[in-house]
Amino acid sequence: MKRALPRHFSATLLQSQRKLLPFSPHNNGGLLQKLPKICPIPSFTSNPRRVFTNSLPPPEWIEPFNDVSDLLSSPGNLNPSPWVSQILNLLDGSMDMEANLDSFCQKFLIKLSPNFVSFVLRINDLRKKPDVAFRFFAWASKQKKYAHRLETYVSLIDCLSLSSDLDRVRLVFNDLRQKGFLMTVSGANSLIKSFGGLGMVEELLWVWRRMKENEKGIEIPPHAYGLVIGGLCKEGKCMEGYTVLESMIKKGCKPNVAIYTALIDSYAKHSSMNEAINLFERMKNKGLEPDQVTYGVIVSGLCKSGRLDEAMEYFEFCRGNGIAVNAMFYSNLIDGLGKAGRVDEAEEFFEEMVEKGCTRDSYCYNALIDALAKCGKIDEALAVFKRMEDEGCDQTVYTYTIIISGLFREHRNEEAIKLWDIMIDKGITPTAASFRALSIGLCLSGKVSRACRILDDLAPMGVIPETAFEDMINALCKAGRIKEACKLADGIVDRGREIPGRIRTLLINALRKSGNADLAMKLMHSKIGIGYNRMGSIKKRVKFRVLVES
DNA sequence: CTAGGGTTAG
Repeated sequence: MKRALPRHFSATLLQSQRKLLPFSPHNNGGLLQKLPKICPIPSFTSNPRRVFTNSLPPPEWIEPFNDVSDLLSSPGNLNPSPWVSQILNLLDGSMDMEANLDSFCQKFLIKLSPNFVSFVLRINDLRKKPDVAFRFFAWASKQKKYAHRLETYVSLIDCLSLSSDLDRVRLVFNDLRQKGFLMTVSGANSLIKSFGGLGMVEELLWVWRRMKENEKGIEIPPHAYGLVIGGLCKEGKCMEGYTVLESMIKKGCKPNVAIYTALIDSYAKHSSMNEAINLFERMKNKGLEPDQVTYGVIVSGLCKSGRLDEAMEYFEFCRGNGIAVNAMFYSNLIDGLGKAGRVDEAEEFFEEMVEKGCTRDSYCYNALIDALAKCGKIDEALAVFKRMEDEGCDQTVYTYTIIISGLFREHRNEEAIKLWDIMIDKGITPTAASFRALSIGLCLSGKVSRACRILDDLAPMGVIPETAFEDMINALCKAGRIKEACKLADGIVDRGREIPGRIRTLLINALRKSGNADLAMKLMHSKIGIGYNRMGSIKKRVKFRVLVES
């Protein structure tokens, strides 16, 4: 019987000591307990001769299988090395698990190779204990000169995914991603299975892309196709998604309604409405029945591309053919009609939906309020806003944003500001877009500093509109109020901040357009708003005001 | 439980 004997023993031990063999983890009573006495654990020294004479040989990496010759003589019938069961016994999840592993390895002068670690992680007993697996993985990486390989990561992720330990999977995956391993087919297949099962699309797509860079022939389980296609569709990569659809069909994997719907929606959202309809027809030709959601994305896409009459045809088709229409259908139609200036029809749908037994949600109210506000019917918009409250539908930050913009458009500034305050009082968290509506309105009504003060109040609420100054300066420039725009830019300088290049460009263009080409040139070639000294601390900066005051 | 769909403005 073959023994899992570290090679260096035969090379370095005295003949007499070797006679004490057989030696194995199963029989460790004889020689090994004496070893420390014969050769004490060496202290490190820079003198190679000392190492040679006084120390034990370096620990040997052990592999999960005894010998390569096993593999040659009886492939498929490999016996794991006895070390495997020894290590497995130590993986008990106890407090001193790591310490026990350390002393065991020290005692037997072994180190566990990445292959070994990976093999152990694949053993069923351990796969049921993700905590222990994770600790073992972390412990292994602390061995001297040890480096995890792709396979160890893959095995651990497989183990963690079985118990849906999402946080740890992410942690381990982030680590893996930084390593830059070359992806293997087996690694990719395992990872895709893990991520597919957990619905981790980003991670799955990463593996898939990594794989495409190298080889082909990767086995994607059917569910993972859906995740990959869905992930690509969400990123707006419908063409790539379509390619995956074709490859899944080629592999004999049948796409379902959900996969087609995701693709149709993605095409519809990226101004390829005709492609979306083509795919919709192809899906029907294959015998798949589009459902509520499929029709929903078709109607929504048609509405967004202004093809309202077609949208209404599909809508009527649904109603006549037992496909339930929901509030989403209505909100899309109301929004589309409103944006096309067909407000009366939008109102009809709004009234009709409740009669047909469909409850209005905030999207429906918001769409109609927006339609009314945009065509100057701000009072009617306010009436619907009030109705929304009366009818028990919660107003959202979108509702307020629409109303605030509408009020400013009609120069009803005080009412707009009042609504902002009501929104805050109601505990509705503002968004960057809602602040944009407010700040632009304030700037154009000459209340730039008030906008800045409100902006300062947002930070403690965790709302940081990144383009706030840019939006405000842009609004002022567009209104031809360059002096005020410059003053606002100086406000940023006063706060000790650098003026972003985008804002400089904005002001340069505004100056050019307003016939101040010379000032535009001056700004372009100056360091107005910029200025750090060599140590990176703030230098006195030139203010924008000098441009318009000179 | 059951892969897929939603709003502000530019």
